[in-house]
This record gives sequence, C-alpha cells and structure tokens, in this order.
Amino acid sequence: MMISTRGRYALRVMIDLAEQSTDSYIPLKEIAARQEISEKYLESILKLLVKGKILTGLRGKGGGYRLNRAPQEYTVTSILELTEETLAPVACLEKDAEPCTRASACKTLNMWKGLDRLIRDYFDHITLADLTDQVSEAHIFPPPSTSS
Amino acid sequence: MMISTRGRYALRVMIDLAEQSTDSYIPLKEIAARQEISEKYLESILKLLVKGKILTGLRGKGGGYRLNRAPQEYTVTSILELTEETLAPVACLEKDAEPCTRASACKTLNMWKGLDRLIRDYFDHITLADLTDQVSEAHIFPPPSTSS
DNA sequence: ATAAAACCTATTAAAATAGTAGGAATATAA
DNA sequence: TTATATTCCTACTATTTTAATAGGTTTTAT
Repeated sequence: MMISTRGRYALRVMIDLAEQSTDSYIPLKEIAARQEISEKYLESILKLLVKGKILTGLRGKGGGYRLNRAPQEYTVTSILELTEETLAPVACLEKDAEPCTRASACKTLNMWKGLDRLIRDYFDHITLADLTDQVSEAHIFPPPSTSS
Repeated sequence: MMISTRGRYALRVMIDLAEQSTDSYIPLKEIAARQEISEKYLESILKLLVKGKILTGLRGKGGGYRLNRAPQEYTVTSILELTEETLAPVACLEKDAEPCTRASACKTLNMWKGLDRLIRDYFDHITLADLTDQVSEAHIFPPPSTSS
C-alpha cells in the first residue's frame, strides 16, 4: 500500500484544524479525541508538520497547534511529502536512489515515470480547501472512466 | 513505496519472455541470469504467475516457462495484481478491508477513490507489447503537465 | 507555584517485504 | 533405464518499514 497511516493521519489533522476556523491554538488532546487517534502517535506526526513549517505549535497553557496559511494554500502534496518519506511509486525514482545500472535498457522506467507524474499532478491540484468543502467534487475527483 | 520488487521483477520477467519470441520453454536459470535476479527469489515469483495462469511452467529437462498469450493480451494490471497483494493506495480501499466507521464523514475518501481509479486506469491501458516496443510512447506515458 | 501544553529522545512491537535452503516430482534424452 | 535438468513445494530466516508507546524536559499562562 502506498499511503501510510502517518500520511493519512496528517491529512486528517490538517483538515480538522482547517475546519475549526479560529485563530487560536488547538491542543493536540482535542484533535486526538475528535479524530480518535492515539495522542502519542499523533504527537510524533505533528512534530513533522511543525518541522515542515506547515503549522505552528505553541507551548504552555493555552497552547496547541494552528495552521500557518489559509486552507487553499496547502496542496495535498505539501502535506504528504512531510510524512511519507517518498511518494515515488518505485525505488529507482526516489530522491537519493542509487543509480540503476539497468536504466538505459529498462523497459519499465518510462512507465514508472509516467505514473509518478500522474500521482504528483493529482496531489498537486487538490488543496485542503477542496477537502473541507467538497461541493464541486466532480472536476477534482473524476468519475470512473468510460473508455474501453 | 508502492510497487514492490516482487511486482517489478514479475514485469521484467514477462517482458523478458515476450522478447524471446519463441514457442519453446525458457528455463528460470536463463531468465535469472539475464535479469540478474536471484534464482530462488525469482522462483517464488514465477510460482505466483503460473498460479495466476498468465504463464505456464514445464518441468524436467528441456522445461522452463513461456507466456500463455500474445504480449498485447497482457495488461500491466493483470501482472501486478498477481504479485502485489493490493494496488489500492490506502488500506480502506483494499479488497477485504474492515468497514470504516468514519467513511460517511471522511473528507479524504473521495480523493483516495479518485487516485485508485487513476492508477488502475493507467495500468489497465498499458500492455506487455507497449513495454517491449516503446515506439509511440507519447500517448501512453504522457509528458509532464504544463498546466499551472 | 501550578497546571497545561508542546517538545524531545529512546525504545518496542508488529507487519510487510525480501531472500534462502533443501528436497520431491517430473520430463527428456542418452 | 539411468542420468540430468528442470519446475514445484514447504519451510524458514533476515531485513526493513511502519506503528505505537514511554517517560521525561521545557515553556507559557494564570
């Protein structure tokens, strides 16, 4: 499987925060309760998101987390890339993959590259705002293809 | 990462066999040597492909493996689904996933479904023949998108 | 001071993936 | 009919990745 719980949880947290539509900080405890995710595990995920500068944590009483930008400013890619290590569909397309000696003769490389592009394009064009208010879904989440 | 070595090796073997363009059986030993894959590991992969009826094994001296059909009759999906366990991008879309109690409220479900469809469509429309003779690649492996 | 919160480091548990070992059954050909 | 080359079968082991837990430290508001 491709997207780990880390990435899926990260998305859920971001959506959760986007939906609170408040400027104040929301404590992890609340988010974890609402999303039914272990506090400790969630903590380790939020750390990644803070480190990646897509949200801010404030310590101490009254502290918590909040988004740094408006929901439409976050692409799904920008969230997943912080938690997923890689979004590449195969090892040879990962960032610091050791160069493949078979690359020149490889009959599958183009296919993997095409897929990689497809997936990135898909995630690049969905924002947090698209996820919170799924009104005009159709153009974003296309219906099943009817071609042969 | 999404596609395991099992699946990638399976594809390479199928391509290898397609390129031999002979009706006789090719021993695993030869394939493994040509593809530089451990014989024993390859064996476990070929077992899956035989079981899945996409190729036939013949025992004994002079034996080996051969394709059951013409290369253009194999979609990439038909090969990967035998080795990959699942091609679903997330757990909740796997075949016998336990029903998710959050499904009705889930803001990400449509996105995952859309991605699943995208990937399946992609693999469904590439055949072994497309991989062996990559002439008119362009319409199969689209170039980078130029949209914003 | 106290309490509530994020932050930090380390460890453990579970699952999936990758790979290995050894022999049994089968078919061909000398 | 015997030797040989092959697939087939069962089991095991190792490695890596993912998921989760534990316990303490620092910061901030009241």
